[in-house]
Amino acid sequence: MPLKNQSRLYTISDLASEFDITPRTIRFYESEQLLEPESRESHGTRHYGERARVRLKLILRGKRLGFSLAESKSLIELYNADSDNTEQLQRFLELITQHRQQLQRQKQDIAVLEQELDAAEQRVRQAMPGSTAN
Amino acid sequence: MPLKNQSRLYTISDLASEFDITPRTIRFYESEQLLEPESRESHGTRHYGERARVRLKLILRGKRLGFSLAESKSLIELYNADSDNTEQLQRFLELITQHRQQLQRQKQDIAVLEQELDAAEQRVRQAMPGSTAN
DNA sequence: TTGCTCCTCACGTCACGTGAGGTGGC
DNA sequence: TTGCTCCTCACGTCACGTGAGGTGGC
Repeated sequence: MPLKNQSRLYTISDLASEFDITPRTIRFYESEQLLEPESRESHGTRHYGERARVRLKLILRGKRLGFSLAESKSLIELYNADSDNTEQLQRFLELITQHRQQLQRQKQDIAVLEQELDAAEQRVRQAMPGSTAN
Repeated sequence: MPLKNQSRLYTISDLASEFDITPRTIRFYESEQLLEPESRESHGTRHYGERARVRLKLILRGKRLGFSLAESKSLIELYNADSDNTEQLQRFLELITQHRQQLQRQKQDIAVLEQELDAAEQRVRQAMPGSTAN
């Protein structure tokens, strides 16, 4: 049976390939105080634990949700701080609503573009000499 | 009855406010060869026509769909080229297929994001003190 | 020794934001 | 004259990309 607190360590490229980003991205997040290695080897090689891995996951999810790194940082700090700061949570809800509207617009854009692509393809096929209509 | 080719002119801030961007953004697109004013006043004030307005609309839609400005530019040029060049048309068809696949992936991404937003909102609402579970 | 991964600068890039300093028409 | 919008530089910002030059362990 696997232990619950196995807590294995990851190299920077372990995490990079797991989340499909570059090591540079992880180092950048570190320089922006969003992330820290559990420990360093003699020469400086970074070793990350489960805690850092989860933070990275949260950062990347924030990115997908359209948050800036600064926003993600304070959101994560909100998670970790067992604050009962209602004001902050309200702001979070507003941000979520905003980003949901963004997604709504994106879906409309995609629908429109797909129709245009259909029409364009038809036009092109008809314009093609020797075309047998697909 | 409104004329079909009314073709009114817009100032830079007309377009900016219509599409909720800044004049600086429009000037930047011009410097990147994506857009051009129909005419200039003596002092340099830009006047845009319907053609420029449509191009701006396409650029912004491309942005929302995740295209770079360079990509949007060549897409628009492809749309406008009424080339009877079979080779070009073939390339066009290939590009359409590519972008259709991209859109497919994007739609999946959006579906996932919406679920994450739902989950995030629920988590926050539950974390809110005095919450009545809405 | 070769090949691989790791490291730290540090400049480059993309898509604008943001003043600074100035002109033109109601 | 004041207020408004327009203009052109040009440096700043955000989130990294991309070498340059070097170290460390199998």
